[in-house]
Amino acid sequence: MLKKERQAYILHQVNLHNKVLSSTLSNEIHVSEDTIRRDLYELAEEGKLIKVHGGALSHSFNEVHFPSNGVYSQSNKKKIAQKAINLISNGMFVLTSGGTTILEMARSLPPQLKATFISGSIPAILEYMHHPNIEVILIGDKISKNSKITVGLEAIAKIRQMRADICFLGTNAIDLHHGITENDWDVVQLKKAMIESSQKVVCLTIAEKMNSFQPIQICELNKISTLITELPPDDPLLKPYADAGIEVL
Amino acid sequence: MLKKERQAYILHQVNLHNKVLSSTLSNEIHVSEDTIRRDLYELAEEGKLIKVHGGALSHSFNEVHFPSNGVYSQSNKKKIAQKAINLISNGMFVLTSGGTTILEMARSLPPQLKATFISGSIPAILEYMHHPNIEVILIGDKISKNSKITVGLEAIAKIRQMRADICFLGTNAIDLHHGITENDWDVVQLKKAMIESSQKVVCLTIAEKMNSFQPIQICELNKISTLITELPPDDPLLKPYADAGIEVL
DNA sequence: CGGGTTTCTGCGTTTTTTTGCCGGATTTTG
DNA sequence: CAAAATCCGGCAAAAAAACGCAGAAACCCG
Repeated sequence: MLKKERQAYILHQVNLHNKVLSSTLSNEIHVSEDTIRRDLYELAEEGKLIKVHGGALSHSFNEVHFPSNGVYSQSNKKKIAQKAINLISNGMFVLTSGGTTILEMARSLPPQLKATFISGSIPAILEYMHHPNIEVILIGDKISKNSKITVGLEAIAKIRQMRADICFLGTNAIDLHHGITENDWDVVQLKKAMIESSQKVVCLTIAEKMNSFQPIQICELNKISTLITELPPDDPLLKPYADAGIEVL
Repeated sequence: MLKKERQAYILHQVNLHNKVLSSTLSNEIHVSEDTIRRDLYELAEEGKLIKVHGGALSHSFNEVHFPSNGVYSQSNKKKIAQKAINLISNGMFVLTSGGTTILEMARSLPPQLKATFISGSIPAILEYMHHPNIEVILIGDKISKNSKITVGLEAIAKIRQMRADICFLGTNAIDLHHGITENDWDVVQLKKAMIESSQKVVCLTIAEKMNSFQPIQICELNKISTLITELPPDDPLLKPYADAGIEVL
C-alpha cells in the first residue's frame, strides 16, 4: 500500500469515527506502528488531524482550536455570503452543502426571503430553522461527526430525487486543471449528487483556496455556473476562470 | 479511551451540568479517580474549569449564579433520564422522539456506551453528536420549526424501514382510558411509526402529565412496554398502569 | 544501463507518558 | 472531635513515542 493511499485511508477513518488508535490502524493496514506514527505526524503537520498519545483525533474535538475570534477569514466570508444571497429569489428551492462559508450565508439571509432550503449540514440547518420565512428540508442519514453533515447512500438517493433551482457549494479547493476537489470521500459523493440535481451550481470559496487541489475530484470546471470569492470580479486571479466560461462574481 | 477524548468529555459535562464529581466521572468513564483528578488538574491549569474538593465547577457558574436553564421540572427529568438509560445496552439500535425529557436523557448518556441512536429531533441529534461512541442516524424530511423535529411522509417511511431494539417516547399526555395522546398531528404520525418499528416501547413522562389527555391519540396503553416517571415504582399513582400490564420503573 | 542518492519502512533501544495504587496528610461533615 | 472522604506525592508497570540505524525500494541523471 502506498504512503499517500495509506494516509488517505487514515484521514478517512478519522473523519468517520472522530478518533483512531495507532494500534488499530497498524493491524488494519498491516504496517508497523512506527509507520502509522510517522503518518500521523505528517498529517498533523498539515493540520489534517490532531495527534495525541495513542492515536489521533479529528479537529471537531478541539472546537476552539481555530483562531479565537471564531471562523477563519470571517470578514471575507461575509462578503462572499452577500454576493451569494443576491442569487436567491423568493420561491426558490436551494440546495446547500456544509462549511463555514455556507454558514455565514445562512446567517445573513434577509428575513423577508421566502424560500425552501435543503441541506444535510447540521450547523446550516440550525441557522435556517431560526429564519422566520424559510422552509427547511433536512437530508437524513448517518451523521459524520467530523464534518457535521449527513453522509451515505440514503442521503445521496434523497438528493438525487430533488430538482433544485440552485446549489451552493462551500469549496475546499478549486483549480483550473482539476476542477473542484476534496479530501473526504463521503463529502465528494454528496456534492456530486447535489450538482447533478441542480439547475445552477454556485461555488463559494475564499481566494486563498483557489488554484489548489486535493486528492478526490468532485467535478470539472465546466459543471460550475458561478464562482464567488471575496475579490472583485475583475481581479486578474479570476480571469482564467472567467475565460473558462464561468460567471464570476 | 484517549486522554484528550476523556478531557473533552469532562469539559462537555462541566459545561452542561455546571458541575461534575470525580467519583461520578470515574464510574462513568471507568478509570481511577486519580486519573480524573489529574485530568481536572490539567483542565484547571488551562483555565477550562474550576477544580474544587470532590470534583469541578464550570467557569460560568462563578460569573452568573443563576444560569440554570429554563427547563421545566428539570430535576425530575434527570431522574427519569437515569432510569431510562439503564435500559440501554451496548450495540442496541435506539429510536428516540423529541422533547426536553429525551434531551435530558441524551445529555446523561454514559460515555462508554456504544450504540446507534436514530432520531429526527434536532436538539437530541446535537447531543448525540457530542458523544464519543454513539453512531447517529438522522431521520430527514421537512423540519417543523416549532417542535424542532423532522415531520412528513419521508420521515415516516424511513422509520418504518427501521427495526429498533427500543424506542423512547417523550410523552405529552398519558391516561388509562385514552392511552398516549398529543396535540400535533405530524408528531402523532411519527410516534406511531416509531412504536411500530420497535421491539420495546418506553414512555417517559413527568407525573404531572399523567392522567391527562389531548385531542389526538397515538396508541392504546397496551402498546407500551415500560413507563418511566420520577416517582418510585410503588407510588399509588402508578398502580393502575402496573395493573394494566405495563412495566413501571 | 549503472551508480549514486533519496525515500520509505521496520527493528532494537532508550526515553517519555500515562495510569493505577499505596500510605500519609488534609479537608469535609455530622 | 472523630469518622469518612478526598487529596497529594511517590512509585512501578505498561504503553507509546522518539531515536538511530540499516536494508530495500524508488528515483535521478549522465
